[in-house]
Parts: sequence; C-alpha cells; structure tokens
Amino acid sequence: MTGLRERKKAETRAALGWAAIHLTAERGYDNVRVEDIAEAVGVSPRTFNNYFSSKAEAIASRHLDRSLRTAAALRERPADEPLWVALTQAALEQLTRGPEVEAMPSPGHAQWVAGVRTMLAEPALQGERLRATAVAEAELAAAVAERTGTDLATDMYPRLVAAAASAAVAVAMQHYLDSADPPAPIDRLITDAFSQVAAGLPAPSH
Amino acid sequence: MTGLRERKKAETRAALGWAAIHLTAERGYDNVRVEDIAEAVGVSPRTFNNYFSSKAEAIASRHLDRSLRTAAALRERPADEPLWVALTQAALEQLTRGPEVEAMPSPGHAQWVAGVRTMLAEPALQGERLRATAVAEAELAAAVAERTGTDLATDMYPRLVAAAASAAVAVAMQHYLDSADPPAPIDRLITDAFSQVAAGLPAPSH
DNA sequence: CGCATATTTGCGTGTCCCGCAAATAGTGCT
DNA sequence: AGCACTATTTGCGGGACACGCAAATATGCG
Repeated sequence: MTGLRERKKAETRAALGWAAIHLTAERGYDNVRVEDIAEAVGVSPRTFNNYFSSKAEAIASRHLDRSLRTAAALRERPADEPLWVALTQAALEQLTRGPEVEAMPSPGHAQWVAGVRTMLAEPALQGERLRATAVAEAELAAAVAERTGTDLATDMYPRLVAAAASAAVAVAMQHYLDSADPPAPIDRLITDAFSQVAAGLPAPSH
Repeated sequence: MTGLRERKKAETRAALGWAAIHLTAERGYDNVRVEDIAEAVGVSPRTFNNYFSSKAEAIASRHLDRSLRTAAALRERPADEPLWVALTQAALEQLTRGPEVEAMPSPGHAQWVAGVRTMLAEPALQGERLRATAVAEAELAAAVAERTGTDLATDMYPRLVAAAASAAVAVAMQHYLDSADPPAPIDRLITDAFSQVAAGLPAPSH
C-alpha cells in the first residue's frame, strides 16, 4: 500500500532533485550550496544528505529515474516484438513526457536551455550522470536477458545490448543538444541511432 | 623538446596516480587521505591538487591515459584495414602491457585483485572512471571520423562507433573481472565483444 | 652566473558529507 | 481516541577536501 509516509518521502526526494536542477541551471553549479537546495524545499540541510549522498547525485537523480524507466518500459513491450524494435520504442517512450525542458514556462526558455547546457558541461556532474546511466544499464541488461533467454552470468550478450542501447540514446541526445538551430527531431535521431547500431555500424562505403 | 621540466612533471603525475591506486586498493578508498598519497610520493598535499582536482580523478588517471591510447592506436592502424578490425586491434594493443595488475609482484596477487575489485565498486570512483571513458571516447570518435571520412558535426556515426567500441571493451572487462576462477582470456572476450557489436547484436535464435 | 619563468609550498577559508543522539511524526493495535 | 512503536527529521560536531593567494624554490636560457 502507498502510505502517507512513502508518498511524502518520494515527494521530498523529487522536490530536492528538482530544486537542485533548477538552482544549478540558473546560478551555476558552485553558486548553489546544499543549504540553498534544502531551504528551497523547506527542509533541513542535514535531511538533504539523508536523501542524497552528494549534491551531484541529487542533480542526476531525475536522469536516473528516467533511465530506469526505460528498462521497465522494455519489460512492458509485447514479447513477440523483435528485440531492437522493442528497445527503440522503450527508449522513445521516455521522451513523450519529454526531458525536464518541457516543464519550463516558455518565457525564459532560452535561458533555461542555456543553463542546462552549462550544467551538463560541469565535470562534477558528468561523472554522476554517467554513473546513473550505468546503474540503469544494469537493469536494462537484466530485462534484455529475460527477454532473449540469455544468461547475465555467462553471456556478454545482454550487457552488450544494454550498453549499445544506452550509447545510442546518449549519442542521439548529445547530437540533439549540440546541433544548431533547427535540430532534427529527437525521435528521428533516436530511431536513426538505434537502426545504425542494429545494423552493426558498417563503415560507410566510399 | 622534452625538457627536464616536462618529464619531471609527467613522472610526478604518474607517481601520484599510481600511489593513489595502490593505497586505495590495499586500504580502501576512504582510509586513504590525500595527505597519504602526497606523502607516498614525497610532495606536499597542496601539490597533489595542482595535478588532480580530486582524489577520484587521480585514481582514474591511469584509466584515462590507457583509454586515450586506444584512440592514438587507432590512428596508427593501416588505413586500408577494415574499421572494425582496426578498432579491435587498437583495443587489444592496450592490453599487451596489461592492466595495472601486471606490475604487481605475484606474492600478494590475490589480495591485489581483490583490492582492485573493491576499488572499482566504490561509487565515488565509478563516476570519475566513466567520465574518463567519455573523454577518451570523444578522442576515439574524432579518430573514427577521420578514418571513415565522416563529419563529427553532422553525423552521429563516428560517435556511435566510438561509444559502441568503448562499450565493448567495458563489457568485456567487466565480464572478465566478474567471472569466476578460470576466466576466458581477456583477448578472446574483447575480440568476441567487438564481433558481436559489429554484427549488430542480433537476438539469438531460439 | 644571474635573470625570467614555472612549479611547489604553506596557509586560510568555505563547503561538504556523515555519525550520533534527541526530537518529531506517521502507523497500527486495542 | 489513546498509546506504544518505528521511521524520519533535525542539530551539532568533526574530519576531510578543494582551491585561491602569495611567498619560496627550482629550472631554463642568454
């Protein structure tokens, strides 16, 4: 059952993660103290560290949640769907609600995007972000093993698939953020990345 | 030219990274203070932070160097060699000198391996390690772009290849470390991982 | 040899992260 | 509702880290 206790805890966690991201995007990573984040949520600084073991972890927490949902989404896909189709769809589903960009009011949209970009450039965050990806990747590998009837303990296959899929998403995202003004729609980039990977990334003929 | 100055700097850097790894492997990450590492190398604690901006970065520094060498190695491969063969070979070359395991005297070998395993499990290090991988991946992507005549700015292809190759190495390594007593030789695992990736990771027929 | 430039060092500061124990808040039972 | 039980929050204190700054030291070069 979902007691008040659990819900409140989840809410606090989400609020802290959210606040951490917002403050960082607008002020820059090291102009935000843990104290600020805690205050923004109305909680003591000590409590912050009950939820997250570092500022960076808090900021990466939403990325982690989103990545974990991909693994869950894969498990929901029909079992007879071809693996790479299912993976692509599972990845695409996580975008329907869109990255955190969506939730922002359009007025300061440009500033927000710029802030996020700066945030993602912060070395201290990159590591934590990648770690979150790795954690989710393990989940994804488990789901792949289940679906393909392979064995996590003896076969590299499920981990390779999970890693390749994560990479496809990451590269598509990076390409999306880096590319200039009228970027290709993210859906297309992701679909494209997955199909290239599933094709074995052959060297372009020349 | 390689002045005395530069060489000494490189040596200090390597010594610090090396000492950081050794101490961490034998005592555990948070039983090692920066002061200890500095002292082991005969340098002031403040100097440590002139070379590395964190303890974790120092520990990951050798991994970074090794990963960067893979990109350099790819550039050395004959231009007419098929891409995936070249990539596989470039990755394999980095193992000839072996991971840091090699340099250890055989007596405490088992303890050393155990220590490394524990070290790699440390969350604080995983992030930094992954970040190093990402940095090297960018180099690798550039090398791939060069070799295949693709454009980093407009094509996802080189980044996808670099990411897939990094993933192949990482998964093979992980498999090697995780698997039990008589593990398959690492060379075989890497070769195998690369060929699976280059084959597009098709779902196993069943 | 001695000047110009890098590098190392010591010191001070602000922050972080966590252990611990007291206070507070929800949960379940009668 | 009342009450005991467990989970969570909070304040306090400590140890360590990372870095700016300026003085001291080492290196390279004419």
